[in-house]
Amino acid sequence: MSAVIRKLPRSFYVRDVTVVAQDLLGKFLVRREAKGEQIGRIVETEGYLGPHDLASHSSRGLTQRNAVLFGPPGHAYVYLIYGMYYCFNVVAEQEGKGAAVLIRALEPIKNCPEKTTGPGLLCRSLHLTRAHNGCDLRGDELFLALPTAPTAPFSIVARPRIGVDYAGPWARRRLRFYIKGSRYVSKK
DNA sequence: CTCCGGATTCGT
DNA sequence: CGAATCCGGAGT
Repeated sequence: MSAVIRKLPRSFYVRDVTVVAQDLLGKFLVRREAKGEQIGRIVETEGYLGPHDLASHSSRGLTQRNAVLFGPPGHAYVYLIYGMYYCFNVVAEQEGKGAAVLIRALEPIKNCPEKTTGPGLLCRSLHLTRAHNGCDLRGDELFLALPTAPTAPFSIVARPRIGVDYAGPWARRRLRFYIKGSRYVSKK
């Protein structure tokens, strides 16, 4: 009896981004290519609010680069960082808000031979590039889903976001969330 | 057009 | 702590 994959509905993303960021913990990220299927369990996220959040890419207003961030929820916002890594985000709240959740670490579930801890390595492992920017997360290539089997309950830890010290008071907001005790969380 | 620096990672 | 390595966004 094969487990049924239940993709997260569009409505999952249309909520306060801090709620979405926490609710994404424990969910499955599924990546399908011709070669096969990879699955990781989300263990660490960061919420990025609208343009008022000085740590968010949306804080500089709508540009060509961040256009997807201001688009409809449930889509992938992927960008190149430091010239060598990609970061994968999930657009949240209503279209136009400019809010998203950065997926920072996965627990390997299926076909994850590379490291999946840290946003850059996670993208490298799942072969996520800017080609996926704007990708609908309810499609078949890349999507989020409920776990296929019951999982143990977990506690959520809230901490300041990583690498945003330039954002003044926003850098101190505890918008980074991770599953307490997970060995796959970055920067413990 | 030029310049700066970043939601990172790894090695020193 | 600095290098790797690219390009978006701001400034001239």
